[in-house]
Amino acid sequence: MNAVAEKNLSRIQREKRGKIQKAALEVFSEYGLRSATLDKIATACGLTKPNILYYYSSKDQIYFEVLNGLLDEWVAPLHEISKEGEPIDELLGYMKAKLKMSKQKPKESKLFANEILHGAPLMQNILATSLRQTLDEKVAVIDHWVSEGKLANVSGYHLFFSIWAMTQHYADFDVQVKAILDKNEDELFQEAEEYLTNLLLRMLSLPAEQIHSTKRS
Amino acid sequence: MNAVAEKNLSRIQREKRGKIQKAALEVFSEYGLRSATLDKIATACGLTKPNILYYYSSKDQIYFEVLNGLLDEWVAPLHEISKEGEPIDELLGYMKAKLKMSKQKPKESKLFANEILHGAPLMQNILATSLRQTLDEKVAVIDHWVSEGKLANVSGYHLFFSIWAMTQHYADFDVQVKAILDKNEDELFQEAEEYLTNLLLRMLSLPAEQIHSTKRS
DNA sequence: TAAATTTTTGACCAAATGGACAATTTTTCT
DNA sequence: AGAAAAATTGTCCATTTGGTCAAAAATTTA
Repeated sequence: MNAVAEKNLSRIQREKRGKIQKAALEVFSEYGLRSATLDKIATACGLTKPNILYYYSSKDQIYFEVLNGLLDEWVAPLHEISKEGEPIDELLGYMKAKLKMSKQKPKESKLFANEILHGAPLMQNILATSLRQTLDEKVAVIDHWVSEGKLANVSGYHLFFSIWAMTQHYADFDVQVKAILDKNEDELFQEAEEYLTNLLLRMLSLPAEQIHSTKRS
Repeated sequence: MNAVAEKNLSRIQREKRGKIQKAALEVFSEYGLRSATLDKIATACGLTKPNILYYYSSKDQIYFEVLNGLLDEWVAPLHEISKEGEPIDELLGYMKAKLKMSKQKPKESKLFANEILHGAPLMQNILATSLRQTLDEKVAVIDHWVSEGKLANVSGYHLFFSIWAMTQHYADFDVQVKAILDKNEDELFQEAEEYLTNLLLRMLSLPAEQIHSTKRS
């Protein structure tokens, strides 16, 4: 409904809506839906409150649009995992893509985290259908790799949970991380990538002698 | 300041304050500081709004007390890690303690997560001093174990980050986890424990010649 | 350029909410 | 029991805030 409608927008419409969404992301990710005010968003994008409401019918709608606009981007790296690729490389690549997002888009990450933390009232449906379906497919790929003896026997679901948790941690809980480590961001994410690479390698590699096993029930 | 003052409270004071804090935890963890209202807390504990304000001077103060009351409990498992113990057992035990808290105290976990997610305005100081100091000590222990050849060479800090992330994920993002997996909670946490045990064993074990007490499941 | 359309804004409103307070009730103390 | 202290509540208030609206300004169209 939006991708289509967006084509019909004037230059001004596109510009202003873009400004508003950008400012809204800032404000919502810092304050959450409820504590964010239209005035804060207005200030952040240099428009007046009624002007914002000329473009979006309500605060909730802005929030919804921002969240929705992020969703695809957020799930995208998952689609990149290729059945044809080298299993460990594919999964390392996925981890790195997610870690990169944490570094480059912490606000987006926090917005999602906050939404899910509070019960995902606007996304529960999508989580339980779209995301779940995509993940089921990728877990099937992992199961296949495992059964072919190309990967250590791990639960695909929990593997994804742990990759999400560990990579997003550096964005969502950056305050805590930075309170404990004084590193600058480049150093920090460099370390994190090395650590997580090592972790996944150890987690996913088969023991040397077990290179062709399919033993389990 | 509180442990002392609490001794002087009457029975009624203790009862009511307890009720209020319990209700406040419910409400704050679900809604966050700002969206939580005194009326919601009042309803949740069966008191009137002015009555609540007779016991606590403001909404912010209730929030502060609840958060503070949780802090010690939250850091406690860290103190249990003993330099004298078997390294891998100690760390597995820590992970299990944290996972248990996620299962049994998801509201508390979410309250913390929300606070840190939004910049930890009330805890930044404690994070950067108390928590950091405790963690520094435990990381020193890990470094020591590593140097003695009792543990694979990992970054203690990132190890703790990842244990926090992975265990708390099951509480903080339970909506997402449950949207993807239909398991009941017991099953889910059982699986998670097995998965994380395996992960840590692989992550922390030395390549081949080590002798450690692997008490799985 | 003049009319039509779109965009912008100041002023305003109603609901929600944190909190104050005096009056009343309940509990404790002598 | 009666006084004093503690606890409870109904009522009220000020501020915040999402949203409205009519008028004005800017832009587009003919």
